[in-house]
Amino acid sequence: MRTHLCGELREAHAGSRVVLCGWIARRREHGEHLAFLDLRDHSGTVQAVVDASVDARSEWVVRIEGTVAARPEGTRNDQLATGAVEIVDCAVEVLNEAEPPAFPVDSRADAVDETVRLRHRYLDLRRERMQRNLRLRASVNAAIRGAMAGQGFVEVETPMLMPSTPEGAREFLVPSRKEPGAFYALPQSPQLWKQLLMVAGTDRYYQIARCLRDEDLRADRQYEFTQLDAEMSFVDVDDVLAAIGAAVTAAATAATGSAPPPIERITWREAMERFGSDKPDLRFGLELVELTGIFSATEFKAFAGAPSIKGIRVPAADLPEAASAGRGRLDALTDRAKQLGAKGLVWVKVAADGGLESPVAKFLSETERAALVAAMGAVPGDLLLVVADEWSTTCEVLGQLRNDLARPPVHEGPYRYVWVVEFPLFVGVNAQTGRPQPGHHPFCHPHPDDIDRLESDPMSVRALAYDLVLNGWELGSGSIRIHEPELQRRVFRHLGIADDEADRRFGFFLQPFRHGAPPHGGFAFGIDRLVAILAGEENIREVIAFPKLQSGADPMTGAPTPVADAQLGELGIRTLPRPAR
RNA sequence: GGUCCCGUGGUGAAGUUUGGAGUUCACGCCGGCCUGUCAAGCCGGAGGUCGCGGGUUCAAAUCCCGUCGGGACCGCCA
Repeated sequence: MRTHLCGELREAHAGSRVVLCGWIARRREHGEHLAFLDLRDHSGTVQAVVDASVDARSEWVVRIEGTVAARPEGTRNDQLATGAVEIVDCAVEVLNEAEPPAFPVDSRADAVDETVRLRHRYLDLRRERMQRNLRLRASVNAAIRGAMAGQGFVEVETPMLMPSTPEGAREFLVPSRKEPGAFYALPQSPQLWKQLLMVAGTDRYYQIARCLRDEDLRADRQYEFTQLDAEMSFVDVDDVLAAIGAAVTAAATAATGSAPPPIERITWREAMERFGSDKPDLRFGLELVELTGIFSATEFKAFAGAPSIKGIRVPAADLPEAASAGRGRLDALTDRAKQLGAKGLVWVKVAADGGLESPVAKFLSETERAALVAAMGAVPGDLLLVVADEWSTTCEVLGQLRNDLARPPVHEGPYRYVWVVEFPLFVGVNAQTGRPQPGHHPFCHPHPDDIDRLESDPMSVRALAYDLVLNGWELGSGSIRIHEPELQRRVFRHLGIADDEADRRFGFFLQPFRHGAPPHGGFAFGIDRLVAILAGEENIREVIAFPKLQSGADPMTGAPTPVADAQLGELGIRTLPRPAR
């Protein structure tokens, strides 16, 4: 039907007779016998010169047979890849007419309300930016498949219909027709299946897997998302990180044309200490500075006896606006710190003469003030923010303030991939049971050096668990799993789950482990997030062909929709009236 | 469940603070003119429940209350 793509024509094609197909991107008329048509397909646009009597309007689908000609001197368009040529002597066949589009099918649609874009997603996706994103995503997927297959991973498809499990994210339920009142759940992740595949001797499994979680949507979260899911037998942490790192590197290389630097590695503890976050953004400074020792004997009540005191320096040189914040802005920062859980926020400004300006300056000794300035490396004009609280609160609050004050958009600057390793096995305490809560999931292997402290000092036990972080976005996480039934029982007991309860809740999962489970571990990372960052997008909806709005609705199809009572009846379901508000 | 921002012809915006006739700008659409444009240019035209409902007022896009929709974030996402 066609001989060439619009975007590929160059001066070297001059003289060739070509047949092109595409959409009319633009029409410019110049009198009775001259009009220019910009013909667009996924590869780009090219200009065709036709008689003005040709009726072909915006977004009509046409097939044009014509001759490629070098443009007359002075009419070339350097802005356009095909700007040196045009198609002349054209026969235009209208394959389909089109209603005028709801919005311009070009970059101006970037500013259009997203509901409108999604209602006409087929037009939105026709745009260069969206076609580029779709194709980037396809090349990332292809690179991942190549890298995984090349390392001996076997691609296995796992069920979408599975039993509901109470742990973790809220599930989407699918009613059973054959057993009214019973339900399948859609997978939050293929976690269960991939571990069973290890027991089954698959050795290395991977899947580009759809996962579904019925949790509130965000810029980086959709109900449905896609993960590279992988699991390996007879491996340690380094083996897993190397295998997944190779896939990420291959994907990034395919997307950007050049290999990213080696993925860095940092312990969870260090990430918290230095960046106040378990997903540290390494692209900028403002690292947390340890100050607890400086104020060990302070008279200042807010600092005295605080388990952890840390600060960040907002340098006037890099962030003049933030560093010179007025009283209103500083009050807002203090409110923010309180909202994040801190008891308060101490701000200190370094004056031009080196003196300290702060509501609490008078409570600090001369020694303390000098030590503070020295520790922070502060110079005149800088703003210092100090938090005194429990260690985790101090770190988290300052980490958030650090991001608030200085974090660039996620796609800006260099790509800083980092493994965050040695996550704690337990995080906090369950308010109801008083028992520790698993940081990752209860099947996560404790660090071998720490296992003997499982009962005596559980909160200090590290896990063989790790996250992959890119520019402050958590891409994914994984762990070495517990394959020893006895150790699993120990962990469950510590979580307050008795043996019989564990069998009841996780039996279908634990029983196979009595049949020879190999040591194994794995990882899963979000392809939507990776592609978004590589595409320079702030929002994963831009790299998903047909995403949902924040409400979970799809304005194009109208989903979710009510269904006929008969359809519900077949499933044994009756709906309740919507609760009054 | 919560906080903040937004809603004005098909699209994007201004107008809202300080109430005074659906007013304005750009794009698009329809028609006319135009032989080298390129997000062409010129002329004319059509196109509106100012998200919706209520209230205050002589008068509401504008003020008040409610509600719906969209977005960012918190909670949530083992």
